[in-house]
Amino acid sequence: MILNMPNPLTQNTGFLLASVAAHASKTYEAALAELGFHPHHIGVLELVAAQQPIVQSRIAEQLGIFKPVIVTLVNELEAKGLIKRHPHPTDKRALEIHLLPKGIKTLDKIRQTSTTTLAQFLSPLSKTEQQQFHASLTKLSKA
Amino acid sequence: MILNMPNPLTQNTGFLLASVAAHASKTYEAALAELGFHPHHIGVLELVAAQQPIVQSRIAEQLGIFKPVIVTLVNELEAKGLIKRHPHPTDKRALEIHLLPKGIKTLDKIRQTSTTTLAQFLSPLSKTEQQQFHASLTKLSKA
DNA sequence: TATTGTTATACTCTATAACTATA
DNA sequence: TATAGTTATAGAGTATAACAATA
Repeated sequence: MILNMPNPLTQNTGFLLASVAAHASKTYEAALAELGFHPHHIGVLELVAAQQPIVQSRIAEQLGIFKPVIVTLVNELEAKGLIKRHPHPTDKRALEIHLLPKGIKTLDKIRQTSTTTLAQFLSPLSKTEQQQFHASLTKLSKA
Repeated sequence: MILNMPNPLTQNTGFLLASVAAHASKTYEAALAELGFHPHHIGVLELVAAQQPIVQSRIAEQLGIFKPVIVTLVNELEAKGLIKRHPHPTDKRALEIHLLPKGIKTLDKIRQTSTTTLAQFLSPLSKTEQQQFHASLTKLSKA
């Protein structure tokens, strides 16, 4: 998976981290693509599931994705019958996003796929190593 | 550093891995940018240092970067006086890339910066944890 | 016919601007 | 004046095509 790079570089922790993460992302994206989704879709779906009803602007804010992208993502998810736009009860500018039953079911399937893909990816590590790896990532993410 | 995502997602190892790697890359790129370089430049410099003289096509192959990009990168590195194109002794189509003294000096400085940046990034982990983290990444990269 | 370096072109992603209708 | 959603536009990064010189 790693390119034919000069040895000092391939042994660098930063380079390894980037390589491993890139490969993990690619694997995850490939698994999602088979279900017809892009990682962005999952971000939106998870956020709607956690905070519904939620207006589009909040989605853009919390995912760090730009508003025009959200419009497209919501269009696509709505076209698939997973979510639905509703007029906001008090603010006539805003649209509330609701998760539909089919969206709940789909999200469940996506989560199963994610879990399976991740387990496979981490399988070279023992259970203990996986826990240590997760703990280290958590520490690094909080720095 | 992590966005305000639904909790189940932020605790996912894959999501953590992507977040941590993205942050590490950003930090590294910022440090490089202060020296006036892009990560691609370093890839080329390291490769030239390890295998000089080397023709451009080999660089493209080994870095997994497309030829037109290599042309630009080599132009820039040559303009800075770090490397130099020479005619290939036998193949009149090809150009050999040589590392100049200034390139050696610059590469040394870049490596120091990388080392410092990485050490800082890994500082939330103990020496033992850093070794385990590196070992886990190595195992995952070989899968 | 294939390959080297190069230029030109296309495509995707990401980011910004601008518009309308509200607030 | 500011904000929500949308459409349109611009830019960076990446990938492909095509070309002249040479193998």
